[in-house]
Amino acid sequence: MRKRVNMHSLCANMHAMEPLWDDLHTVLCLVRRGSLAGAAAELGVNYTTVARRISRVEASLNVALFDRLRDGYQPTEAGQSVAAHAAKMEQDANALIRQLQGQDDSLSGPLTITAPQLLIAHGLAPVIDSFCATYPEVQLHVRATNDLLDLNKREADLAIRISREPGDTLTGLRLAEQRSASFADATWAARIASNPETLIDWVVYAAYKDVPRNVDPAYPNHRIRMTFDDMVAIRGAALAGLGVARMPMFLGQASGLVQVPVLPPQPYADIWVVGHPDVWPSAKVKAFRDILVPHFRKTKGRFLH
Amino acid sequence: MRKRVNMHSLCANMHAMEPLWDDLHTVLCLVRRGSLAGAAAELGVNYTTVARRISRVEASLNVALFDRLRDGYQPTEAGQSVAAHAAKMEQDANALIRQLQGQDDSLSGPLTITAPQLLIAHGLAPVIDSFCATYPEVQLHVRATNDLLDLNKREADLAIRISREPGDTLTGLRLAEQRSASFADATWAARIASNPETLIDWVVYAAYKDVPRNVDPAYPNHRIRMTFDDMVAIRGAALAGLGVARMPMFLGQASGLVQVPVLPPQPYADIWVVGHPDVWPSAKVKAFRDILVPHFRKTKGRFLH
DNA sequence: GCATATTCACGCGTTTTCGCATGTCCTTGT
DNA sequence: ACAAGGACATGCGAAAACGCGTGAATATGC
Repeated sequence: MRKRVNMHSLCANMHAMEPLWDDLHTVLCLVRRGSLAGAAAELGVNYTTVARRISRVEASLNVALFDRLRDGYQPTEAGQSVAAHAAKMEQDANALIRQLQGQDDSLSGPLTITAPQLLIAHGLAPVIDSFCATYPEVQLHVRATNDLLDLNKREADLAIRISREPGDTLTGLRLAEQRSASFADATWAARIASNPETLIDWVVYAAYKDVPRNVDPAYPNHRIRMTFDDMVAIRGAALAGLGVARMPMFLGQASGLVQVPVLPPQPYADIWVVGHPDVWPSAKVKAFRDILVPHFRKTKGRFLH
Repeated sequence: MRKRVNMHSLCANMHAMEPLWDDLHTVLCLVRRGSLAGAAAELGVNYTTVARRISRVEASLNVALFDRLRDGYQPTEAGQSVAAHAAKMEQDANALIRQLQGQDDSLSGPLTITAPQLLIAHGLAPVIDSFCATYPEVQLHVRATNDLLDLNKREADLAIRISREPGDTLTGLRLAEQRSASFADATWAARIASNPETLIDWVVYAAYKDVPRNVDPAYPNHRIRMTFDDMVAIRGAALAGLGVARMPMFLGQASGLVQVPVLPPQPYADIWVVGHPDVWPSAKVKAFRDILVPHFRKTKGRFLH
């Protein structure tokens, strides 16, 4: 015992101790998040543990990796260098897990999918329900977000996306073609029907900032009433009678809005299911697709008219 | 407390727990070494710890990584896959440490050099002595081996090598040109001098398996008496009077052997000091070079005649 | 054929690590 | 100006990880 302890401390003095890989991971998280608490949350440990690990790795490398500022840990140049290398290590670790996951033929355990909020609410819910009933052993985690999660980083195993193309390196299937049209509440619909030349208030995406192209020339008067950066808000505005909005067919109809003829139906971004090629063949992912794809095949009409 | 434990066990059941990077490292070592004891030695821990970590990572990945055989742990296919990815992670970790090391401007702490045994014994010893005297804070570690250590894997910080070229990606300086000649003990020298046509017994490298080319035609009769795979052994054989050996000038002369004219002096592999470009600029490595290079500049004659 | 050397499995006691609670400093907002 | 919240340091007690010893099974050598 005595001997061992002495050897250990000798080692620490003589050789620059090999840093523990977990500590490098901790450095990476701390650089990313900027605070002990943030890194701790990501790692699932207490923030004091993060602080201790940082001290340990700095001692073993004999380099200051962070400046302790009042408002967080600021990485030094060396700290950023460590984080950069650790990020590469993380890529390999992720690739490893993805690969093992792809060979997993069990129908139990965790499965994470992601989809836009509105698509889950109006069309995906039955799929999720059916999947959970069929595979009760699978712990399904649904991430309802409009953000494009990084499937390389395993933020999700499968993503349902509304886009013109599948991802670059991702495997994918097109679930349904979509079309969009103009929708409004009943009051607006009646007003437009009675007088096509009435001034039409548009509620549009902030990104577009303009009245949709291809509006029917029979309705010549338009203005932008307001812009939003979120489709849920646009739908809410339309439901509140604030104006006319362009939205995909399924959403306008499921929302109780009335389709108005101002904008004729026209192509919209399609619905895709995409996944990382490593994870794609796994049993759980395949099982989900086997419920998802037939369901969309049966209901594809909702997205066209 | 209660709460935390429950959360933890829940996590383990619901999500495939992220494997700890250290455990991946452990898998890598175990695949490389083949036994718990070997991996433990490499990691500097007890072998029971290795066994526990393997169990843990197998549980967290829910995959069998090794077959427990009586004569060691045999990696499964999944285990080899894990090891392959962990090897990539190790490369990044090594690159990181090399890079930090290269920026280290301290003249204390560990420094590892490697050189052929015979070169250390006959020529390098004064350099090492002088370096240790000048920089007592540096813990110099000398690895005397004919194996070419992998500087990418940080098996040494600096290598003195006898070769025709420096390494492919390594930085290097030529310390001295070398020439070789034939050497033998006094008895053989006398016999050859008295009768050039005597049958000459050669002691040669196993790799060559033949009498050296370019022998002087004045000495027509040769045979291979024995072969060795080690220069120390060859020198020993020559000293014991077993025959004539080709060896570099410095070695024959330092060994108390007599140069015989059978093989005229001719070019031999030169002496280089090489290092990884990342580590090359570090203060300790530079300090060693600054003693090493001038020493060889002064004594380069020993290697030519 | 028996002795020796490896190899791994298991249980115990200790060390190390960790989580939590408290205290301090600073920034932010009203 | 003062309260409120976030971020870090520190000390303490519990939990987890570890090292060590013992024992069994197998390969290796004389």
